[in-house]
Amino acid sequence: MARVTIYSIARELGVSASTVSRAFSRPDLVRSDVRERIMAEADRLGYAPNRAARGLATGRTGLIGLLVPDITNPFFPPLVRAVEQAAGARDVGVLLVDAEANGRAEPRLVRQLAAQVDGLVVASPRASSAALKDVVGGLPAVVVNRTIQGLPGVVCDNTGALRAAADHLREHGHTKLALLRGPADSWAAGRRAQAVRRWADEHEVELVELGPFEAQFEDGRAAARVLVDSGATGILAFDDLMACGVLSGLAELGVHAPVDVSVVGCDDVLLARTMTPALTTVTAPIDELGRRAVELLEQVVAGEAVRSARVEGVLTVRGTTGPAPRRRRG
Amino acid sequence: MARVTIYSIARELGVSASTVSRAFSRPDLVRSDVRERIMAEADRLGYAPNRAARGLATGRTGLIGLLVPDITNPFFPPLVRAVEQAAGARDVGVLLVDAEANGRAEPRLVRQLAAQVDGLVVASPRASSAALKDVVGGLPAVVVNRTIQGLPGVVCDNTGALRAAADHLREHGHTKLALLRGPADSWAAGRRAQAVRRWADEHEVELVELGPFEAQFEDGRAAARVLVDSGATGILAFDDLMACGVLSGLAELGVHAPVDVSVVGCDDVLLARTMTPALTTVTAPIDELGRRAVELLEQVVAGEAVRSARVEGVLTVRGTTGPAPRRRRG
DNA sequence: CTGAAAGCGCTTACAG
DNA sequence: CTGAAAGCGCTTACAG
Repeated sequence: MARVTIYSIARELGVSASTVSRAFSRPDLVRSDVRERIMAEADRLGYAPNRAARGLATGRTGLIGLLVPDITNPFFPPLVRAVEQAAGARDVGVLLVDAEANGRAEPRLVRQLAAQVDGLVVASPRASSAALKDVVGGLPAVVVNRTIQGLPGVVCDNTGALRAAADHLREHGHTKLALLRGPADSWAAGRRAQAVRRWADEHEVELVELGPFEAQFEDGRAAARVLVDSGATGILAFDDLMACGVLSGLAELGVHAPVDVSVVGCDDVLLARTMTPALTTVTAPIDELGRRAVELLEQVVAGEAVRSARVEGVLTVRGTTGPAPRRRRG
Repeated sequence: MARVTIYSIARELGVSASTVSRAFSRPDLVRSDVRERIMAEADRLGYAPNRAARGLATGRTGLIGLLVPDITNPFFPPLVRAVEQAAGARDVGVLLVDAEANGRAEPRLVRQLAAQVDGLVVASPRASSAALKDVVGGLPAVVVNRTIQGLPGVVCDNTGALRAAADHLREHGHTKLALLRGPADSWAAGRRAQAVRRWADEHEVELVELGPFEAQFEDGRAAARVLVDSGATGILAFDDLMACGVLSGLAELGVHAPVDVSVVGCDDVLLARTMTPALTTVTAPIDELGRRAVELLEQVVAGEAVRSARVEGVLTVRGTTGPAPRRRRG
């Protein structure tokens, strides 16, 4: 059977193709009874406007790109879902690209995406600001969990929650804390380290800094040995995966949370809830992060002025933190 | 500055637009020196063919759709990555859609996707075969981890590995096994249950079946109580998430793996490796699954005849299985 | 190997 | 509120 287009519907109904087109793109411009006849006929024939043709005519693709640094990191699936949902509600599709934890590949990936989308959500990029801005060029883009001069963004600020976490540890008698730093090129890692450092300064609490580490389970595991040697009993890990790793490494050395040490993660990914005991961590409003990113992007695409947004993490106390042990090890 | 098209490049170089077009779409048809001049100029101007225009002319979008039932289930991120990588290698983009664990939404989502892609990878769908086939219509599609009459697919067969797991438990002295069944509408769940059931029949081993459960951590947790009451010491869970949940629930009841019970998961997702102790499970070649799906889809799109593919899981013994306890509880 | 021209299926400024 | 027509930027059958 012949492909159904605005022309075939128009002919069938004795109206012009323009009117059929308007019934879909600007329904308010079409008299309601005409519009209804058109919609009924379209429905009957299973018609949907050809996206390529529409795109060619309007210059819009109806697609946004979403670049994530590592889809297998449990932080990102919920973000992807939130972005996808928000985009879907606007009838725009999401072209997903995974940088496979390779920051240097990001500029190339952004460039490829840029040619086929109306806008870009770039989550937690690792590449340099300059490289990123260069490839983004004039394309509408919003950055998630990083601030880049000149690009709108939405970040999760965990400063307050991390300070609360540190307070929580101190109140439980932990007098020596350790910070497991995240990747050197991660903006979030820098911010988190800074928050903890500042807190320690203010409270004159001894803080051991370890890392930088990659945000991987194995890197957390590898940190267990030095951690034990450091004598710190309160541990703030860059993220949940690293917290999970360090707990695993510590368990192997016979050191257990919350009795021997207390461990706090960050993000509150699925993993944090499935561990036994469940992880004390900073809960990030990931859904909101994704939703706000799409809202912002929509505004940028529409040419409106936008303000970067900020959401906040909150401390969630679970099973991996508790009173400091009475005696020091060693 | 004016937008760069095949026309602007053609004018610049004193050739026809057709030739510029061919330099990109059918380079073999253009004399090499001409082609090189065109490419150099395009490069200089940052030109890339307009996808919408190309799509309108060819009827191809250069996009495939990927429908996953639940992106937050840790099985899918690695699959998404594999599909995305294989697609990227063919210069096709991936439009990701998440059904958010709602099987009844799948037909609608497929229908929406269908309008904007050249083909579809449908992963572990929950909707009925009839509904799925109806919405897929004539669109090239390949199904992952489910067989649907008339649609090509690539499945992971875990039969052998699950039998090996059951053997492993029996060899360790477990005389009563429990099977935690997965979702009722999950094809994989049915297959896995069947494999275990058949093994138990053949070996005259007592098998307690529990479920169906949703493939969620909490559902696994909720199963702990009945499991303990059943007296089974060897547990085969539908997937890793459920295994993880049941371990958590059991721990709360003072029952621990591998000393009191042995637990086997399925899939070998990230979670399985980050648990302490690490989970004995069936390792699925997820990357291969994704890669094969894209290969198959490419062939279908090209109009070639294809054969459904099958890959196999293998048993990976880790820390949650061991000798059956000497005395029965209760 | 190259060019002129038609066509892909929409949108939208313009005229009515 | 509706229609005729031009245009979006490619591809490709056809002719040379």
